[in-house]
Amino acid sequence: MSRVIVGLSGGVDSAVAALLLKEQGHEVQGLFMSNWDEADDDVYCTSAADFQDARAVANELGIPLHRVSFAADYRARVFEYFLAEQRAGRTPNPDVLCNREIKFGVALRYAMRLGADLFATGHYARLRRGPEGPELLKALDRSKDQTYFLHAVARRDFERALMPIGELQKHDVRERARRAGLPVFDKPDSTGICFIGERPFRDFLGKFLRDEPGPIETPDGERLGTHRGLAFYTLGQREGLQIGGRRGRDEAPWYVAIKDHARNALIVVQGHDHPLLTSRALVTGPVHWLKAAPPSAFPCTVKVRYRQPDQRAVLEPRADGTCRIVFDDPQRAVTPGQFAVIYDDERCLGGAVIESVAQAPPNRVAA
RNA sequence: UGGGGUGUCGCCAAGUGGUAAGGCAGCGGGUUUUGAUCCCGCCAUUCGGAGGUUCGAAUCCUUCCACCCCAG
Repeated sequence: MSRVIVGLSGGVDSAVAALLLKEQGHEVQGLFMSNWDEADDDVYCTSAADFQDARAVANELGIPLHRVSFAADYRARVFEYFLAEQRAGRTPNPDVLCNREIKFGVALRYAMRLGADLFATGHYARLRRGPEGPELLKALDRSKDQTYFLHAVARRDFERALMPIGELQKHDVRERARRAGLPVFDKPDSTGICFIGERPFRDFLGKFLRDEPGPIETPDGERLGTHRGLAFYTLGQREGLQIGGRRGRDEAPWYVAIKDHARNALIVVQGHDHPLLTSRALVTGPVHWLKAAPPSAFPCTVKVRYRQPDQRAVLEPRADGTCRIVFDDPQRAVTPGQFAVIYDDERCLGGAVIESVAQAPPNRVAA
């Protein structure tokens, strides 16, 4: 029996996390965070409504609820990174940073200062004590697994973390919430950037980035249109290009294949799996390991984007702490700024930001 | 100006007398704690304009308009 503080978002998952911990006999308290301040009415209302939900859950469970804003921390440790990556023309993943810096960073430490022994969240993932310390495992409900977003959290922070929902299927979570009389049992799953929420992304970005229009071109140089700035697009993207039919071209949609920063040109191709959209290898930044750093190359599986099925690969560590990853099968739209997250079956071994696509060694061909 | 050609949804494009395919784009929704990808749905009472023939035309006729090409 410990004192556990649960990050209560106002959604079902964290509510049931609190419920389970309470049933297990812990002394449970809730912590509601609102980390995005903006003079935007509907956003304000969303956060306010979420707080009402969190409070209703806390009342139903009979637990105290703390409320705090880490907006300044979020701004400094997540959003600034997000904008910097964006300006560099990359595709950042703010939620990876949010988990490391905010939820399992300042929030966890805040909970400790409030006297908690452990900090819990409603993430779909599992933590297990292993010989080398905490191990991060995929959720039993693989379709909801969130280890992709959690891979960057410091291992010592996992030592004080709990994720009870990882043991349940989503429909069981809702069922438990319903049986327990939790009013959020039927609340829709949240989407969009954590704490910022779902919104028209390009319009949102436009509040922070200047337009820098340039040409949209085919690989052979035919101009098809105008983009509003390379930062407003991501590799593999189809929607928003506004390219209609072209005489002599296939009747197929166009996808972003290359951001040519030198020329401020967006290179687009037709066909979901066009060669210019696929690659067999990539190079990362420094790898964050959730295990002892491997001394040599080893086979593993990797996700290059959230919710992608695991891809078989060989990871080659480099002396500077980065690595090269060579895939068995070609990967679509490997995107700098996103994360390559490394797995051994159900265990998440760590991950690293994708720096660039790379040439695969010619002799390493999948069997 | 003379000769030829073309004008069908924002774009590409079927349809040559029987009462407007399809694709792209766009919009809406689903999936989703990252911008996507993917899936579903919506999207021309109207075929450059005006007349005419016909039971009936985008498809035939007349005429006007626009654009393109070749002559010059």
